[in-house]
Amino acid sequence: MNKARAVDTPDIPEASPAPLPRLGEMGLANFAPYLMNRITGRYNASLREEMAALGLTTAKMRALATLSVIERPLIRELAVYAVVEQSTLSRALDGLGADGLIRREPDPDDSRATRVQLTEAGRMAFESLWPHMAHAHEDMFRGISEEERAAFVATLQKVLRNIRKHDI
Amino acid sequence: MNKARAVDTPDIPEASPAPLPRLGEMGLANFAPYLMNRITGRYNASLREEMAALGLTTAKMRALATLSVIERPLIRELAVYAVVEQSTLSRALDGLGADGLIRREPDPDDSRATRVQLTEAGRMAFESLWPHMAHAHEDMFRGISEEERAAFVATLQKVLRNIRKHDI
DNA sequence: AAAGATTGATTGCAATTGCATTTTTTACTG
DNA sequence: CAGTAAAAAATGCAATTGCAATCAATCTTT
Repeated sequence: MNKARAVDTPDIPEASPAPLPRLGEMGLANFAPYLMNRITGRYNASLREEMAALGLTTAKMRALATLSVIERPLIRELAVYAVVEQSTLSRALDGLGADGLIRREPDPDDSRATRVQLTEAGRMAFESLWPHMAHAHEDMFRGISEEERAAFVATLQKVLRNIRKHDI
Repeated sequence: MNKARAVDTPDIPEASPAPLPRLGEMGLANFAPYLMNRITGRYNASLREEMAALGLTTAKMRALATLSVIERPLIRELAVYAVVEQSTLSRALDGLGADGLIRREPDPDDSRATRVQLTEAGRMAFESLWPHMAHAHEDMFRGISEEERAAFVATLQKVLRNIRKHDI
């Protein structure tokens, strides 16, 4: 009856905070975080086969991809860019190092810190992965105009700026 | 040398497949899958605290959220909507069932299949989670116009249609 | 310049996850 | 309609993951 009352008699409508929309009203298909989770889920799944062939986990793959673009980052920076927990990344780097795909180097200026670098073998491993990533990317935007893509990416960048915790 | 040849002498340029852009050229910040991973990573992380308070894992949370919108799906359908592996979902449902948040019911028409339903307690659990999800959602689009949001979601929907495997 | 606070990275441990397999039931095919 | 294939869900098991604690080095503050 509490419930019925709450629904039937909005006693203080003007004092109530912003009326929270309900998920059911807007629908899953209009909820951006849901859509992004679905999309990235499938994107990542589509790469899993190639990753498995190279003996890579998601964390290792992301580290490789990031290292192919960012030069000699600190491990903590790499963790942010690659969207991987630091402890997870630490172990991923162990594996990549054992396979000779990356190299850890002490930072010259801060002896707590470690920088990471792709080896030649690591670069080659990523090169063999990249076509599949590019292909999955192509698939995503099939039939979507260049303008729409650009606008979409621009919004993604704004959103990331809105919610990121680190300013990298 | 095979490699060198391929690079140096594009014998059949008109037959060569689309020249693959390099990740380094376009930059991480313009690669949509990367941006989406960063964003969903932070979105999910921002909910982890509330989830932990309710004793939920990501899989359980997604199942709850989906069940709040989709009525009595089959487990296999729920797995697609919630973007969770079936085996993972099966165990997540075990946990949710033990906590009395969901109920499994045999499908009347197919005795292999099981349908899942939110209990009243399950609905309340989701209700207590939803404000945080809505808030994280608000944060994402802070300062972004209604038109831009709408266009963004429309593109997300197109992308999902492009890459989804199931037609759910 | 010493003590405490902070930062970078690793590690112990438990828990979540994913793959492959199994079990049960339904669908298909000759 | 018998027999095989396929689908739905659950389970065994190994591996990835995340949290918390740890170790080491630097920064801060008085």
